[in-house]
Amino acid sequence: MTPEAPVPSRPLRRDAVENRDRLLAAANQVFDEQGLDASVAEVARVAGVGMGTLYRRFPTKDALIDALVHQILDITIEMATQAATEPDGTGLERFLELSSAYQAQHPGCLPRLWNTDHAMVRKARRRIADLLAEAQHHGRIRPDLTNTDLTLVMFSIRAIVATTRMHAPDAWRRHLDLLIAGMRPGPGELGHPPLSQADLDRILTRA
Amino acid sequence: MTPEAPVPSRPLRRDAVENRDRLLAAANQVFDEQGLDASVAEVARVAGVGMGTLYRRFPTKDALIDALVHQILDITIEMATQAATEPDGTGLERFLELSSAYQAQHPGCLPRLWNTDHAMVRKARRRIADLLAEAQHHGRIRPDLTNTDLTLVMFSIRAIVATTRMHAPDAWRRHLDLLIAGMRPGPGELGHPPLSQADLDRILTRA
DNA sequence: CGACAAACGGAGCAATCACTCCGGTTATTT
DNA sequence: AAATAACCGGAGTGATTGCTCCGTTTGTCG
Repeated sequence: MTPEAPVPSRPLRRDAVENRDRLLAAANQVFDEQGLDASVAEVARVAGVGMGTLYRRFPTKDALIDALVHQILDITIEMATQAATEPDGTGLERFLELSSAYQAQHPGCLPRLWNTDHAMVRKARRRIADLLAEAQHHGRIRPDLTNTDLTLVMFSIRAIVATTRMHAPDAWRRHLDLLIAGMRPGPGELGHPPLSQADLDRILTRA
Repeated sequence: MTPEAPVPSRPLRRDAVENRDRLLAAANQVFDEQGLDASVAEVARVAGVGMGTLYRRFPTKDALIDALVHQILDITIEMATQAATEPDGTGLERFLELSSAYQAQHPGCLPRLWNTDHAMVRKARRRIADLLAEAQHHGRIRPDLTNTDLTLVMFSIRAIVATTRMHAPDAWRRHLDLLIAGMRPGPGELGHPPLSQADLDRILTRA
């Protein structure tokens, strides 16, 4: 786990912080366009800095990606917080729409979204659990749906976004319609048991 | 498009066909265990043959993967055909369960399943469309569901299988329950329009 | 201003990978 | 059995990648 450079003993120099911002912006652009397999040299080129500068700020390629994921999770958590203010238990649906739309515009590091920075993922999942409880309390979502089910729902949306965004950037909306229709209260229960929290933790911490 | 070696002018020698089978089996095993990024050298090592033998039979790594995908699609189409004999329009659900279970045991080339060998993919999707029509005719599936929706459903299952199979090999069953619940006839229609066939074709032919 | 720690760029390194080449071997055919 | 065409193994090639090293430049502070 190397979320970023170690704790700085002194504040960064002015040119250093500017180059760091440039690197993050360039990484977002390059990974969005070419995927995570894009080379770090390309990121440095787009940022207009040398390799040494990149690696002094982010000791490894993974650390750079982690920083981007951190940004996305930060905004995702913010979206969940804001969605909690929606009335009548509609917050969960609102959140799924907001976060999916955001992901569709930042597809670069989608493959790592829920498999990195576990502390923030836990925080996000806690907020989502609250949204789920509220929605179930209002009878909008079936009572047997669990928080692990919702994580699989977000895996599912992530995959649809990643697969379709180039040629049909809104296709995920239809798929989300379908998923939410399945989440509504229905005649019976879902036929199979949900994923246990322990199993999901193992999946999230190494995939 | 290089599905395999060019048309053989003469039948293969006995040792050649055996080595070809060994290579396919080894490729399945290696890609299942290590993913598609595994090296071809590793495949040759497990198969017990040299690199030259591998490349004479499969002119490129992609051709080798295509051959594996071809096998999977072959069995998938067979499953769809067999599911069509199920009564009362339950064939679609049966097919989704069968094909998902099969994919869970051959996860190696899942990333390429629906993006390679377009002729067979079209054939498979045609069979699935028949299953959908039959299910809708019996009132088991909502009338506004389209064949493109089903393709997204299979993308979704593919992603869940790929993500969870290591630590929870049956997690996809719960997710499929949820998807099918959403596919059942409901009060209203899905809120957004389905993916057009043309857009889906573009997605399938380059992703 | 002057000095120094910090930051800079980019050539170079080691590892990996898909793929080729070729001298020796073997199945097949007459 | 002898001829031959097909087949075999695996060292070698060229390209790419993540990452390091180091001589030079620059922001910061007394």
